[in-house]
Formats: sequence, C-alpha cells, structure tokens
Amino acid sequence: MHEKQALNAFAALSQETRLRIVRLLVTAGPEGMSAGAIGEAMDGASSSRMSFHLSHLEQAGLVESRRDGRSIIYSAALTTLAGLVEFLMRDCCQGHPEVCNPAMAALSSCCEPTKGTSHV
Amino acid sequence: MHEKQALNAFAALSQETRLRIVRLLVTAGPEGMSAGAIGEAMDGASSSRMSFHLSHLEQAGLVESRRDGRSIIYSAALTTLAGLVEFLMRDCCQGHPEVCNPAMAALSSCCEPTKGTSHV
DNA sequence: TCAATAACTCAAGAATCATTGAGATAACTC
DNA sequence: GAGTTATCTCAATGATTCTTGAGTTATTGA
Repeated sequence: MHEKQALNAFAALSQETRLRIVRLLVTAGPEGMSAGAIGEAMDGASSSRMSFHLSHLEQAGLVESRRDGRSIIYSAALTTLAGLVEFLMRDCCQGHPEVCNPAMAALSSCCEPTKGTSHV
Repeated sequence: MHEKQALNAFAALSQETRLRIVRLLVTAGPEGMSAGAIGEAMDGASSSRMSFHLSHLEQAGLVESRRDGRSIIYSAALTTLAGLVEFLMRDCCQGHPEVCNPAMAALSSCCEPTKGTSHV
C-alpha cells in the first residue's frame, strides 16, 4: 500500500453512500451483491449515481466486480481494507506494544487473527 | 463509533497533508509533537495551513492536543483509529473467520492483540 | 511592560466533487 | 431481430474544500 492508494481509498470512504456500500459488501461476504441490489439498499439511488460511486470504489481498489449475466456483482476487497489499516497503523508502538494493545484488541471483535496465514 | 464520526475521520484522512500528520503522530507515540515541529516535517508548511489541518484532525477525533508553554502538542488518538477500523470491518466474516483472517492477520504486523485489556 | 515566539482565525479565490438527466452499451428472452 | 432489463457514460450545475496572506491571541523572558 502506497500513500496515493491510501489517499484514494480514504477519499472513497469519506462519502456517505460509498461508506455504506463498502460496509454492506463487507457484511455480504465473498458472494457480493449486484449493482441493482446495492442501489435498492441505498434508498433506491439512481443507476447513474450508483455507477459513479461503484466505479469510484473499484478505482480505489476497495471493491471488485464480476459480470453475471445482465448483472454486475460487486464484493468487498478485504485485502485492500487490511492493507489500508496496516498502512495507517504502521510503527504505531515502536516496540512498546502496551501503547496500542487496547486499540488493536478492539479489532479482534470480529475475527481471531491467525498467525502465519497472511501474505499481505 | 457512529457513521458521521467515521465519515469525518475518513474525510480527514483523505487529504495528503493530514494523512501524513496522522502517520507521523502514530509513530511519534504518546509524547506527541508540537504544531511547529509537525509543520517543519510537512515541507515547512505555513502556520495557518498547519492550523487548518490540525484542527480538522482534532475535530475528527483523530488527534488530541495539549498546551505546553508557547507550544501546542499534538498526539494520535489511537482509540479513535481503532474504532474506525472496527466500524469498517464490523461483521466482516459473519461467523466464518476464514473469510477475513488473512486481512486481520495483516493488522498484527505491529502489535500482538492481548485479550481482555480493551475497554473501547 | 515590551519584544519575541508559537499558534490560531478569517476572508477570498481556485480547484475538486456529487448529483441529475439523457443517452449508450451489453445481455437475455421471445 | 425486437423488446426488455441491467448497468455504464457524459456534460452541466451546485456544493464543498484547500491554500494564501494578513491580522490576532497566548505565553515567555528581559
């Protein structure tokens, strides 16, 4: 993750509709959701508006898309999300884990990190 | 962490100078740095520009400030940063940790989360 | 108290971004 | 092929944001 990628990702996440889309797709899991289904979940946003935001998110690497018949299916790019966090928190404790342990423990609320499985 | 706070935080992080400030303060640790020292690290940015960005970051809850003589010392608000990540990744695996373990493991690169120490 | 230092506030101009609506492209069904 | 559905593209408009420069407030030391 480079600074420019991180800036793009944060800019993408700083817009209400886009942040909601990402969170929706994070909970939707690897199967993802079609653009139309996402649009309906966003108070019935117009298709051009959805397209604008989805392409913005894809450009930022936060979501991935694949075509399925007439629909385009979007899913969250978890490795980018993780890379973003790693970029932000890099060197957060400088060898003094007690400084950021409380913060890091909060991240365990969803998953139990497993050592040795990451190649990010 | 509520949606509006998260949007403010991401907006704050989506600007080059502000992102650099946050990362600088994350590595600086709890002691923090004076506004002037931060400004010098930002290619000698003008004081009004620093003030604009620092107050933006403080508004977003990403940094904290305290006065020390003539200087104002800023430090990173790690609990807000952690809350932001937690907000973004909430329900990321829906009971299937294998989905997001690779992502979460990346976050362990700095610190080893310790169970039972968090009150976030 | 006066001068110097550190940082903040304010207003104006330039740049960037989101929404809308009309139209285009791609894929499926009959 | 014709019609329908799903999504994308483009241009215009209105809103928001960043930078600059001048001026202000707070703190320290002589």
